Amino acid sequence: MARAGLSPVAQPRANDGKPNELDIFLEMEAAVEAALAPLVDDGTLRADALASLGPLVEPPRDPAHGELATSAALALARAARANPRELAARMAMALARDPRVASAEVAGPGFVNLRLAPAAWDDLLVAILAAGAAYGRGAPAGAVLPVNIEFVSANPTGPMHMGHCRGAVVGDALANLLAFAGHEVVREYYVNDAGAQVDVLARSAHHRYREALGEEVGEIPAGLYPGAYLQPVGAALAAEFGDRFRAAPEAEWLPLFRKRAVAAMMDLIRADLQALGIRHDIFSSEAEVLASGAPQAAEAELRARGLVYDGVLEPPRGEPSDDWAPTELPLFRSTAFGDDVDRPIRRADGSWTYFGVDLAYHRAKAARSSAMIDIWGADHSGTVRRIVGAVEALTDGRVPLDVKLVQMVRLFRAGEPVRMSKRAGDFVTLREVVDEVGPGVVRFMMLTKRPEAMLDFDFASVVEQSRENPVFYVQYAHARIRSVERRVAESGIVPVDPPPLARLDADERALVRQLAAWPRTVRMAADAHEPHRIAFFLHEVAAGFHALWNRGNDDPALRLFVPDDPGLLAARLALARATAQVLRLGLGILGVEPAEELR
RNA sequence: GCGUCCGUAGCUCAGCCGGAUAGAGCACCCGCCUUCUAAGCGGGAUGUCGCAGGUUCGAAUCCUGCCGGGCGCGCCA
Repeated sequence: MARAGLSPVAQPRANDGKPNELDIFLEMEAAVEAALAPLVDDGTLRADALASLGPLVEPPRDPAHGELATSAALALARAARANPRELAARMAMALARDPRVASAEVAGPGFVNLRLAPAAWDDLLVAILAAGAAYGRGAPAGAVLPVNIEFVSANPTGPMHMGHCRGAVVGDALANLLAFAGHEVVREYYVNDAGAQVDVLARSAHHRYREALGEEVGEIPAGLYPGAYLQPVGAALAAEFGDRFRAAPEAEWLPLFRKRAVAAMMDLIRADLQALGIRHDIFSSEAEVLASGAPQAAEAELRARGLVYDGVLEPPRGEPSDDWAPTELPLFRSTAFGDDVDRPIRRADGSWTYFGVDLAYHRAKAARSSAMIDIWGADHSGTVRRIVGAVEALTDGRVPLDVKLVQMVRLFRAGEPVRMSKRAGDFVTLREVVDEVGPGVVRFMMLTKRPEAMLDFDFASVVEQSRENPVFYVQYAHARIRSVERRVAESGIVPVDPPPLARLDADERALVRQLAAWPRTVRMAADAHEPHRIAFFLHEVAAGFHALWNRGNDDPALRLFVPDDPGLLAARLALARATAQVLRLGLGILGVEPAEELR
């Protein structure tokens, strides 16, 4: 998969060389594998059985089951033809010799429950603080091509509406997540500036152009975009060209107006994206792909390999239609990749289908990517097979394409469904919502649910209930920590350095263990391409912190800020700082500002 | 009809490359502010994990089939 030597030099990272010692789960997994190594050596266990195992070490749900647990003995018992408990006992003995391990107990049918020495957790906390913003960050993959993530790609026919919002946020957060996990990432936007809808846009702009020239144009004709956002475009065209194209035949102005209107719409869209904190690295033009001859090249390659052939499709299912006639077309053999039927890449008149161009576009992207991710709306689910198949064919499977389908956002306004139709001009723009509730709330809302499930978004209720939005809960935890840091600074007290972490109590150590799961969460979320897991993790960390905080309400001795005990203060401050660090990193991936203060 | 996604507490949802008594928020009940920011915390109550089979030592998680809902099923984009 990696194509060494083809890419720019990878950025060095702060934790270069030793990323794993900050990931206690990876560390303990290595220890588990080491404990199992004798079984591989004596032939009891096949190495591939061990390798095929999923996560070996997990945080147990029940604290009675230790701080870390592994079910490896259960999973491997069959392959090793061993009694799981006996296997677990051998593992436990080996693990107990690890200096970091305080206890390793066999439990239940064959779990091994681990507790680490308090000093091991203390060392980890020190390491977290030393790592700072690098904590949990993946080591760079080295000289490989970037992961390409294409998202938004809204048609350039108007400003962004809420239907685009979810894919935009999920794509951006996923890009942040992958970058944090150590990948080079390219954010790309595919501008559909070649289809019939941009001709409609050009005609709509021409209408506004005549309007700007003072012509009495009346109602916007059906079939044109009625949105007022085209008025400035018409005015700009009038200012630039005067009445030169007012009565000219369409052929004289259409390409020009199309180009100007698309450029104006992309400016609108870029501004909308910026309001959400989103910036793409590359904007690729469908028209340019078309003009470049890339589709012809892709067709030639696929024909040579027998994956494009001339054939006649079955008539469409259902109602017999008048305009259908059996025609021989160049077809991509998508049925070889699990599709229902083969798909035409050109029409009867020889022009390219959307798929024909998209295929060529993905071929070009694949040449500069180690992996590709497309974020699409769920209404495009029917086209996933063909494009995944095409990419597999064109890259011989070397460049994986993951098409993530983002389900619809159903918009409500005070319980009433809001219709969204560009044609009718009545849609809720992204900007309206962002301006009212803020980008952080919008982003967090979009990330607190799996993208493949539908999301109901009640405009009014989000505005009203924003105080109860989970984003505030996380930001509040961060703000509280900042507040204590300010207080310490103002007090002039110098916390003991190094902090005597041994003084942390059991409840405080529970939070350390939560923070220890951060690198694992990043790894797993990145591997699964699921940024929402970060949002849920942050909520858990915030909950852990708030619980500690409130102990101080009942008992002042349990407060973070204990001015008469600089040692204890230092230890608690260290924990709080590490917590704030993790919250900042997580919020950074989600693209949400970590509040310094919340009043 | 076919494909795809969803179906877990009253509501909104986590958990899903199998693991030890199923979790959170909201709503409901009971407590906690002469305040390290109560936008918080503690406690209580709430579930045939859509249904039925199967695989397994073990299934909310994997497989099959149903049921219910969303989206899609053109040489559109």
